[in-house]
Order: sequence, then C-alpha cells, then structure tokens
Amino acid sequence: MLLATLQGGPAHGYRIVELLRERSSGTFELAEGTVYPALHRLEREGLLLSRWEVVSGRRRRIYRLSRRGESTLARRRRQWFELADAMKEVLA
Amino acid sequence: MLLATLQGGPAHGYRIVELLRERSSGTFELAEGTVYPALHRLEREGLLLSRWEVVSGRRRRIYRLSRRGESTLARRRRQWFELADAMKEVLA
DNA sequence: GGTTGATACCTCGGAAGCCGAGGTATATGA
DNA sequence: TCATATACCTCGGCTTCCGAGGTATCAACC
Repeated sequence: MLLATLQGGPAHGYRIVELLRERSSGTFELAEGTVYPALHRLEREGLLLSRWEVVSGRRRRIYRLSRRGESTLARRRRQWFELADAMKEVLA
Repeated sequence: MLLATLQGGPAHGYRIVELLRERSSGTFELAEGTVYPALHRLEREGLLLSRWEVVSGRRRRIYRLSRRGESTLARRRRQWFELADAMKEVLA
C-alpha cells in the first residue's frame, strides 16, 4: 500500500498516511508506529529512495519509488489480485 | 478462511487444508503449524465446536461452526470485501 | 518383515509485523 | 500561553505464521 501510494508521486510519511486514508475512504488508518518503521524497511530493501526537505521550519523526509520499487509494486499488485480472487472463491 | 471453509459442513483439520487448497485453486497452502493452533484458537474463542471421531483406526477432530462462529463469519466476510474494495482504490 | 507414502494429530520457538505509548520539535491561531 | 496540527522517531508487548520436529495408523510394495 505504501508503494502504491507513492506511485502518484513523491510524498513524506505523514502525507502518505493522509493519502492512504483518503484513497481508501477512511478504511486504512495506519498508525505512525506502523508507517515510519515500514518506510525505513522499504528504503533499506532498496524499494524507496528518500531525501530531507525543510518546509516553513519543519523537516520532512520525502520518499519516492526506486526503479526496483516500481517493478516490485507491479509484481505485488498482481499477487494481491490473485489472492483476492482466491479469497472470493473461498468466501463464496 | 477457516470459518468459511466450514460453512460447507463439518470437517477435520487435515481436510480443511485440502479444501482450502482446492477452493483457492492452489493459492492457499496453509502449513499444519498454522492451521492446528488457529483451530484451537477459534474453538477457545467459541467460534468452533469439535468432537473426536475414529475412522479406520485413525483419530480425527471434526470441527463445525458454532452459532457465534456463523455470525462472526458473516461479519468478517463483509469486512473483507470492504477491505478488498478499499485496496482496489489504493492500487488503482 | 521392513520401508515408503499418505493420513492425521500435535508443540515449540524464531521471525516478522502492528501499533499504543512515549518522546522531540516547529508553526499557527485563539 | 495553550492547544492543535504538522512532522519525525523508538521501544516493547502482542499476535501470527510456519519450519522443524514429534507421534501414530493404514495400505502397498518388495
């Protein structure tokens, strides 16, 4: 979900949480204690790149997808829909 | 998924794993170390009921949905589809 | 008689993820 | 001055997954 949110363009952690809440119509309310460690993990794995920015006195870490992140997102998106289809069969 | 599998009628653990694999066309391959503790958990929570059976020398624990299990399944099924819809938006 | 494979159950412990709680700091508006 | 929003972070408890290991039965084969 974090990777997908960044496909629309770079964003910082706090903003990613907002975008995710908006785009899911309030369904996904990720806690900060979930998101920040997850972003660090994704960067360590080479799927995200980050740079620091200061906007009106406040520092932000801006994340964007790396090339590997993009292809990983594409793969995981396919995996998700496969899982969702299987789930639909199981729940039917 | 375990609750959903049992909606078609009672079954024992080993059989549940098979049914899940069949109904998901091979997508869900749950390990025994996952399933047996999960079934115990669901029974402890009052969502499943079990009885022992012996078929040609082999003992089986047959599980079935309790009334609470049925209503919980209905609720979680709705929650799942809500999540899947939100996910679709996020991935779009 | 012994071996293999399928059936059928179980527990244990490492690894990973979620998130509430707590902490730091800045800008804005009442 | 105080609250609220913005913006980052870590820590530790809790839960779940599952590989590994264990037990036991039955059928088929050599």
